[in-house]
Amino acid sequence: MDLYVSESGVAMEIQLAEPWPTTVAEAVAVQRRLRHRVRAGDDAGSPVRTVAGVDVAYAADSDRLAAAVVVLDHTTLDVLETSTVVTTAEFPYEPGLFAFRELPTLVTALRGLRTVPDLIVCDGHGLAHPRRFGLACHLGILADVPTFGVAKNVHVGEFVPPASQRGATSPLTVGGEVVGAAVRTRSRVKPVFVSVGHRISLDTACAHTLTLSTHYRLPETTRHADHLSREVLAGRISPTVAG
DNA sequence: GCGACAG
DNA sequence: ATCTTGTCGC
Repeated sequence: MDLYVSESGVAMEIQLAEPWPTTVAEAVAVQRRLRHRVRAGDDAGSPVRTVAGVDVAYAADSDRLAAAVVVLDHTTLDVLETSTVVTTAEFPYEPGLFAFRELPTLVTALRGLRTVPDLIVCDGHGLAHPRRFGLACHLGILADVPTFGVAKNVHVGEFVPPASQRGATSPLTVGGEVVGAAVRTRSRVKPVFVSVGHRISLDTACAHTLTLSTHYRLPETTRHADHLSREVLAGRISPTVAG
């Protein structure tokens, strides 16, 4: 496969907002300003050959955090490339604003990639967010790459539990508006919550979620990234990018 | 005022 | 998110 690789070795030039918000008010303002750039809906004819999973692990007793990006072959689920980095948290965790805590580190790790993934699966929500601009939307806009979110818990919205069989889904709604879907990736196991990030439809995002969740509740992309970020944070694996 | 609140 | 032991099950 002919993956795009620039001469410098840096595949993506992602720019963080300047300056990066430091207060809740500033962060909310940024979300309100960028939310209008989100495009829900599938890109025209672009096959997905590579899928990236991203995740961040936190130290319990310090403000260190490690981000990991794992690129998989969408068909075989083989790991094609990884990028990791360890940094320090600057923004506190606030429900609805955690993108501001994780994105700086996540973007640093993404810049370390030699290839541009066709799709990025995020750990958290996209449109299923108070201002319809969760981490998956934010990252999709900054990287201009199709993204969607797979969260383990609901943040906003209501849903009726989907049928107990794997593959069953039900809408996640806020005041009648569909913002995502509860997806049963394993029979009789708590569903995950899928929502659009950028340049993808909810149906396609749900289909990818099931394709990527072969043996466990969470997609393999998320599992790989979660494991790698913990190993790097623990110092058992060296980060590939300088913090 | 009270409870909820992605990771 | 992270702190934590054993335990039930394939």
